[in-house]
Amino acid sequence: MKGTEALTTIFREQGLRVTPQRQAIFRLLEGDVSHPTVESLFDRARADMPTISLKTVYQTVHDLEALGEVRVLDLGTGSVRVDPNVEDEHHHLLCTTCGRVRDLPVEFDGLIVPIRYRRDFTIDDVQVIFRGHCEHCFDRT
Amino acid sequence: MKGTEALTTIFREQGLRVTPQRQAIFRLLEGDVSHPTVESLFDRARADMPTISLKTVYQTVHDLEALGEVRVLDLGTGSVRVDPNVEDEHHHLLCTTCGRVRDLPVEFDGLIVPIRYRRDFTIDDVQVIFRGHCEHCFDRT
DNA sequence: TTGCTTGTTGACAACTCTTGTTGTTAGTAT
DNA sequence: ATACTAACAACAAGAGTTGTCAACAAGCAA
Repeated sequence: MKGTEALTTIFREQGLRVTPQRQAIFRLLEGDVSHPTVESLFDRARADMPTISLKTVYQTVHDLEALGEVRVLDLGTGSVRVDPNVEDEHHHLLCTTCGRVRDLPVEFDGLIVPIRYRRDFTIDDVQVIFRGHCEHCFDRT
Repeated sequence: MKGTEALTTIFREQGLRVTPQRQAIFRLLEGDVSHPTVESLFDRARADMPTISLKTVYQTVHDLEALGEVRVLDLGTGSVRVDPNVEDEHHHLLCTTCGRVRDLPVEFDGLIVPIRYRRDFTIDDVQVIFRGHCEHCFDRT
């Protein structure tokens, strides 16, 4: 995801307005590697801006997604997660106990679908989710 | 997934009762490769059994899952899908237009996480979702 | 077969996450 | 500064799934 200033320019170019609410969300997401849910973004945004609504956070996240600045992930945890890292291709490691998500660089070249299975299917995207337990949750199981 | 008779035995062994509703669901799932949603199972079950409730279908699916007889998939389509194929390891090809899901045999050996990323993480499961468009939906785009 | 015990059912409400609606506020270009 | 209109907050509603509970029936024993 680009920086707050760059996003401001991009939003204006697209005819989208840059409001304090949106800037707050830009700032929260910048450099965030925790893959936050919309709800948790909302909670953090509310600390500074008590009247911000959940809907606004969803809206802004979707706008960022439409601009390709974030990726919205559904890892099967019940709620959607925001991943501001769109620069590096990566997969995800999900702790099924605490819900923490970690990025996983793509270092393997095995994800190729044999041509006979692709013959009548156009593949746009691959999502790989590793599920397990992180150090913290493994200890206390 | 095992056959209806075998499931009847297994359920009884577990102290679970085998009702006409459950047997109907066993029969619907046997050999089904369409990865149906619970809702669609419900609709089909209702054809023969008009009073069956959605809750009963969910319940039975979860019981089957607990016994390892089906897998419950969340492919990000909004609703959960039931996969009775637990015998062969496979990934999934999802058409993001019509929602059809196809099994994909695992023929590649690339899904190994480098040890430095596994050091403090225990991996239980890998889910790979290929998204794209099936023949039918590609033509009409 | 009969009756008892207990898991299951079906109807309904509640829940979580996300999106639609609406009048009002405020960002942006001129 | 002004007008245009997107975005806002508040609220309600939608979809999918799960909880509650009284009535029921499967399974077991005699």
